[in-house]
Amino acid sequence: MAVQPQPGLPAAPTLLDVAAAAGVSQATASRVLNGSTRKVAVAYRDRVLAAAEELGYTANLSAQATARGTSSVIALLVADIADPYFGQIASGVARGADEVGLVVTIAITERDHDREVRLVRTLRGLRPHALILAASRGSDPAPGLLQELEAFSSAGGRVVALGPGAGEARAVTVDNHGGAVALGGALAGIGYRRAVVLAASLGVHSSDDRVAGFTEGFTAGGGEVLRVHHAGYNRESGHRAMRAALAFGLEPGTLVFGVSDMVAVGAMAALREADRAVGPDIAVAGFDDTPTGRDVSPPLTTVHIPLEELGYQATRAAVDHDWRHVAAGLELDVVLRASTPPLG
Amino acid sequence: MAVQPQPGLPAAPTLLDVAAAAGVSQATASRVLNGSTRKVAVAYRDRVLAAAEELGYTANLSAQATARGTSSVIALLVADIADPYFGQIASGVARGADEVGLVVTIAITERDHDREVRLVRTLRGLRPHALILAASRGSDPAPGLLQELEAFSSAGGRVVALGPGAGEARAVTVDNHGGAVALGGALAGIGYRRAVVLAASLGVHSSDDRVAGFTEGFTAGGGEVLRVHHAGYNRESGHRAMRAALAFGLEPGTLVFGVSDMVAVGAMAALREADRAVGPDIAVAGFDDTPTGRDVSPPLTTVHIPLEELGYQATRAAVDHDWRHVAAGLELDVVLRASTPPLG
DNA sequence: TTGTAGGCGTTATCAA
DNA sequence: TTGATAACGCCTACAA
Repeated sequence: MAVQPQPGLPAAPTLLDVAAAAGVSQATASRVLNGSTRKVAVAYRDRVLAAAEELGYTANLSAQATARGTSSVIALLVADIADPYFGQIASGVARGADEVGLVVTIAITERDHDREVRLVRTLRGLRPHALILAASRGSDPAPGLLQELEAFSSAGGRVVALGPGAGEARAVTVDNHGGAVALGGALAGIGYRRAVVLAASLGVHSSDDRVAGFTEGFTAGGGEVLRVHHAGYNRESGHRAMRAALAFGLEPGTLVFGVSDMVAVGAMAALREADRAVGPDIAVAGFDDTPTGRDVSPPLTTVHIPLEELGYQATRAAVDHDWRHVAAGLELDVVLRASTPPLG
Repeated sequence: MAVQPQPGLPAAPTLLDVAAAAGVSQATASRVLNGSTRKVAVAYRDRVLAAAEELGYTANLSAQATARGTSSVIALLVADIADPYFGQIASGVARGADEVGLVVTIAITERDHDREVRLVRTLRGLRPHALILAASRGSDPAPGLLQELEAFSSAGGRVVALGPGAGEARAVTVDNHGGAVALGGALAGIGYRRAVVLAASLGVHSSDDRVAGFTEGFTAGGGEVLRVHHAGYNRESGHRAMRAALAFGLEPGTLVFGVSDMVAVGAMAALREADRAVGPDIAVAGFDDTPTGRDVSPPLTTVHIPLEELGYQATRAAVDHDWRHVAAGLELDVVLRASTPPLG
């Protein structure tokens, strides 16, 4: 379905309109309103400003973009904007963009690879300053996607990937492995000895890193990982994986580590349905530190990720000319809460 | 801080490039790649398509927009994209936009009125098809904002407001009053007789409607609203308002109605801190049906709003030529959960 | 059916 | 400092 253009409506005032109203040339008007270094007589300047104000003039960014050959948009690709995880990232991206006078155009991949390729194609049409990919949680990109990104970056566009970036991309990463090591160590430190892990699919880098890190930290502290169940990254996956884990039988005092807070929350729901008390009976820990984790009860032990900051750093990576990956401000912290009470 | 244009990089292939590569005129290339009704010989058509594919050509949307006088973007203004309430709306907007081949540009007001005006000004520059305002929850708009909107709509742009819209705006609304009446009635029906209301600021329409509706339904069912505390719409406000309410003393069996789930969740936290059991002692109900409400414990009684659908309807309102407000699909449902157990 | 040419709103070069 | 004027990439009568 196509969109109908508005027929017969008065158009927005153009630069020529304000120039005429101010009695100056278009070039002069351009200089005072948009041009960089001001070199216009004060008298003219004021007249132009007044005329613009009067007419409610706003520069046509599309025209500016074609004339300048460079646009003022940053394109952001996320899997699901309703998910607070991506919401916080988007929030940081928007803040960073606003700081440099850029506008954020967003697209939702719904975790569909074909769709993602199609969207990148569309967004390329905007000739954005940069393309920020927060679409996956670090699984390997589709092949078609790489072509699009290559085309984009070889035409002067910048690609920023959240997570391990491929090829030309600047990558803003988070130390999933390290955070998980710390979490595993902390939980072993308060007495846990047996753990079950609920992970996303194999091959999703961030999940793999978290599983490996947790295992490392937990076993180093004297614990043992009994099993790893693979399902997905969301609440429903956690619920499903937890049911599978319960089918094996779970001794009291066992720890369940979900690779994301949503997975952990889903696991908690499944535990309640099975009449297992979260905390005293079965302990649960997550990863991400989503707001929800704070409000479930018992409150969820997790690893804090500064997601908003992550998004902000992504736009820095997008606009800074000389950029180097910063780890500062992106440190992860273990947050121990009541879902993992210290064990005797 | 300004953004540096990329120096000396190869530019993206232009329509002229593919025309040359295909050995046809620019016009022909335009017709097969972008023009509406196809009237191009198959042989030429294929050659153009092949050339475009070969070069990785994507139409420059900015240039298209200036040439056509109409852009392919929809602008969305939200208060806070990290808030799942707005996240879900944005999700629906994105879905609707995608259906009609439009792209969504988003801006965050942070609930700051001056900022909001500034952002509308910037977004106007994109000459978007429509401007969707989901920034407030229906408080009265700033005066400067109305001017901007007026300028935009009189230049042929469409304004869509979520909540009561002012002036030219098409409004997509939700029956806050009716939903709250139903909630109040249902809770009175299961035995509650005394209630305290935690509201946003006076003058915020949606909050006022919910308070009025709840009071109506609750008293009609034989209940009584003891007090209304005004604070805000988020978790922290709910926490604060709840503390204030507790200071008055609260008898067991009292119901607390927060005008949003977040307010209710904040209230639950404050109650726990005061060692009051949520449910058996003090009952809590919210409004919105945020995912979080399902995962707190006890699960939160609330009124379900189809937020994603709301966003979708907003883009329908934005693009449909002949549009009438639809209430279908936007019905609110009372969801009774364990935070309000039936009373004796 | 195809190509030529003028125009969309801005910017930027170059005389004046 | 100001103002013509040629781009920018694309669309679209109009003519061939």
